Amino acid sequence: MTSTGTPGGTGRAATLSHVAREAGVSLATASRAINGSTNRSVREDLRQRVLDAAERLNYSPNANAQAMARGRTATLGLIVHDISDPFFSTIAAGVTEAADAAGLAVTLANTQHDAEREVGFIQTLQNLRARAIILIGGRQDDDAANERLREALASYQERGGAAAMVGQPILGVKAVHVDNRGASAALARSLHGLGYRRFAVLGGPERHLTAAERREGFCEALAELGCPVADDAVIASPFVRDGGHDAMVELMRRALDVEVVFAVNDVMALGAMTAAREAGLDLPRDMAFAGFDDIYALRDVTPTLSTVRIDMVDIGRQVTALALGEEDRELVTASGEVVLRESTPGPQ
Amino acid sequence: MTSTGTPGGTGRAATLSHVAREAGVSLATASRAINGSTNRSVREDLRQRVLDAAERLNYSPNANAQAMARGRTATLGLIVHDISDPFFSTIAAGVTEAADAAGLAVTLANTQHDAEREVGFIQTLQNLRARAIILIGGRQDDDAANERLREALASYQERGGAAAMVGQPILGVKAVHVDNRGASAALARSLHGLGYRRFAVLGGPERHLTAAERREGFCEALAELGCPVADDAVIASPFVRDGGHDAMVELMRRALDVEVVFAVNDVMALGAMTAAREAGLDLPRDMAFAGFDDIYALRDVTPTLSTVRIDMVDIGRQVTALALGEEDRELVTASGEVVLRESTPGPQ
DNA sequence: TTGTATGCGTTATCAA
DNA sequence: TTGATAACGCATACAA
Repeated sequence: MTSTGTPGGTGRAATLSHVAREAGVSLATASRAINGSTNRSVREDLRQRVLDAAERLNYSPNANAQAMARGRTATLGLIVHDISDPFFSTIAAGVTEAADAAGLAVTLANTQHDAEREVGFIQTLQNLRARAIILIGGRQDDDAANERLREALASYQERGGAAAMVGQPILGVKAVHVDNRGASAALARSLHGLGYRRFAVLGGPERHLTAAERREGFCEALAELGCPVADDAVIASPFVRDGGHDAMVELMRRALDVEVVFAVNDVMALGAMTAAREAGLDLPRDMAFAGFDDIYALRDVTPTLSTVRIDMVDIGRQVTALALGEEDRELVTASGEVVLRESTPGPQ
Repeated sequence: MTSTGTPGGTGRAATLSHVAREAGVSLATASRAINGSTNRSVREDLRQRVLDAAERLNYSPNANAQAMARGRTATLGLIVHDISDPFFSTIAAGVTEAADAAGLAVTLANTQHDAEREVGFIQTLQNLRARAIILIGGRQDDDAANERLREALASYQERGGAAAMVGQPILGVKAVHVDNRGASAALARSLHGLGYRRFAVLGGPERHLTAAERREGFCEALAELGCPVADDAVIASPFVRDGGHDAMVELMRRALDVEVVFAVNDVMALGAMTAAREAGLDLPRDMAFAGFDDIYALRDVTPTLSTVRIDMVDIGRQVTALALGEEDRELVTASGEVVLRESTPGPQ
């Protein structure tokens, strides 16, 4: 049997028209047979003929054409600060899992911590007519930048796009917000309960909202316990591993009397521990450490790091559910669980 | 001034036709003005009128429509086994960086180590008419699975798609292949040079080609040095952190006389070190360890881990260059550099 | 340089 | 249940 509608063998893909011709049915019927989405309104034998023809011609539906005709895509946009950071890549795993279950392809945008690129990527995803956009990562206290983001997201949503984020709910979109303040306070109380009294905080960037929430939650709880953290025991630095390392170097330079260091995220804590070791400290004997997030890597460091555990994969799933409207809340608060490990054995 | 062609305010996006009407030019002129790609064949004042109109109407070009009309997309497909694994997420960072530079959006597919899903994602990316597909991750020695993959990729390439991969060049696409064998051999010689004589290998899955290359390169080099690794000192296990952990448990159960353990990747080595510690060993005194990849996390473990350093970000860039045809080689070999750290201080 | 008209591959509306 | 046919939004060959 010779294929009537086969396109030339040199790279031209078979279209639905070719399939229809090959199967001896109309374009409409072929479309219905292959899609069958709403109502199965095509006779079984015809459907089979179409499916066979499609198989023979190695037909691949053109998603762009479908997007045009249907008026919507099956694309989900995911914007992260740094995909190589375990915090983001773990959440991304949750997002891809949920997106997959929903039949959506994930378009990944890596901003490299550049807020302006976030806006640019929203534009790109708007152009792609992504069905939803998910934004991961704490916001900065920067009104101008936030306003631009807000506008971009508003414009996107006005055109029918859905959006959700992980972070502070200040951009006019649904959000999964980690209870940074409460969990950090709980961590502070736990450490205080262990007997620690002299604290330092590697507090991240001044204007980084997540860093601020963790810093403040921690310090306020200690203040309430009558054990305030001295101002010069709070060191600002970037929210990344090297930031933690460098902040620890600065802390040691100040030669304060400190028992335990809280870094506002795990990668910073790990960098800080390394800095402490480089300075000759013996951990956890000479200095206790705690972090936040509970990234996988913590399982294999020594001493194992006390931290606040958040379920990043699940946060990824949840923010996807929000974005896809499978969950109608506007704000989901993710709680953190204090996990005490070897790095905080209690004061010697 | 009232906008002539403005669509209703309720979510309907402005199209190029609206922009053209608003600017008082034809659709074609508007298209040329906004695109200006090939030849700048539109009068400056008109161009400005169009751009202003687009701005006013908050015009967002429909990438799907452009894809239809142009016959190509600006999408790059990226398929990884597990985006939350630092090896993959770091390479992904390189890919997104390069894709960004090339003006391409990255569609991320996370297979969760399921080979069948790789084939499925290739189909999806084919449907999306992705301009190129990048496949990251070592292959299995599984002819049936590889054949299905090969077919899927061949079909994709016949239709004009480009493809490249990181891993063994056995799928008929361009590849960046790490010199696992050579680098592992070099590592073996370095360790031997330190004086180690009693080796064990946490060798990953039997049929995992990358694992096999590293395992064999390591063992063969030692054999050549007259210091063969005993068969029962090579433990098979999954290529992930827990695999390394469990393999180490098994190794210790066998109670062999071992000085140094080579795990075929870093996350396995980290899991193995934790297992050794759980068993009460003091590292590196009681046991030396070495891994492969040099993931970022190694900087902050104790003892710091000896390994083979590969530049994963650059590998991501390179495989993207291959996929986009910016590099016309079929095969790029990425070399690894032996890095000796505290975990291999030499026999006591 | 500008405009007209056609086609890209689907879906969906409307008749039959 | 099936088949014509009109969108969908844009790029471009061709004509002016």
